[in-house]
Amino acid sequence: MENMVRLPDDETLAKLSEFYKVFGDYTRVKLLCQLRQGEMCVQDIADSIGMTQSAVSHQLRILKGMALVAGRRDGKTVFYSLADDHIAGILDMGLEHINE
Amino acid sequence: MENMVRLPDDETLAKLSEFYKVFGDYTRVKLLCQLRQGEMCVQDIADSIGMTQSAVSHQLRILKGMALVAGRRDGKTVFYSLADDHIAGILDMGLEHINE
DNA sequence: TGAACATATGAACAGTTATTCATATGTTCG
DNA sequence: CGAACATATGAATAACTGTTCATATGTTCA
Repeated sequence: MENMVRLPDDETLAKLSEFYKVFGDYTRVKLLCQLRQGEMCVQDIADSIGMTQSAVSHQLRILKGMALVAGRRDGKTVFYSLADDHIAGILDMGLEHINE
Repeated sequence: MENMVRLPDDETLAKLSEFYKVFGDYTRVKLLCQLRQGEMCVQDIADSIGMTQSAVSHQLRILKGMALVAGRRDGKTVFYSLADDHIAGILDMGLEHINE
């Protein structure tokens, strides 16, 4: 009874790695940290992290697909924010680790 | 005062993304989950997750470099294990997320 | 409706990365 | 020492991924 955790099945492992892969990119993690400070529209995100609108939009699509961010349309502009508090928690665990 | 968290600097963001990148690969996350159940030598890991000794060794090098696993030599064989409990915690957060 | 604006998307290219194969290093034991 | 075994490593290749450029979609307002 010293360890009850079984090796997850292949599908779960695949999903898990896909999930972490999203955090494993400089641009996306910067984007997530930026959104952590509050919702922002695409162009403002692009300006604040120094990327083109297109690149940001492509990445937001990935983040949205993985349910890490949510979009809210208001007229012409779409405001993005972190999907839930969980995400901020995961960013924190990572930051903790790299600070020893 | 509604949000005290500042955007981490570029170097921190780079480290953070590199850290998560390690979890963002099917093979490595499988390897980490396997090691979670206890220390194992390279060949046994390779057999249990269906990879060549060489591929596993290459990946272990990456994991070791990021301080996610630690190696302990005992004669000819080297036993690897998770570097600390932190790692298991990060795996758990990911598993929680993908299970909604 | 049409012009102006914000965002999304498709294709292509460049850079990155995981695996394989061959081989080197390190360890034990006769 | 030398054979046998376990692990590590270098080079090459195939597959993947992020950005760019061009353009499409969607929205507002005159």
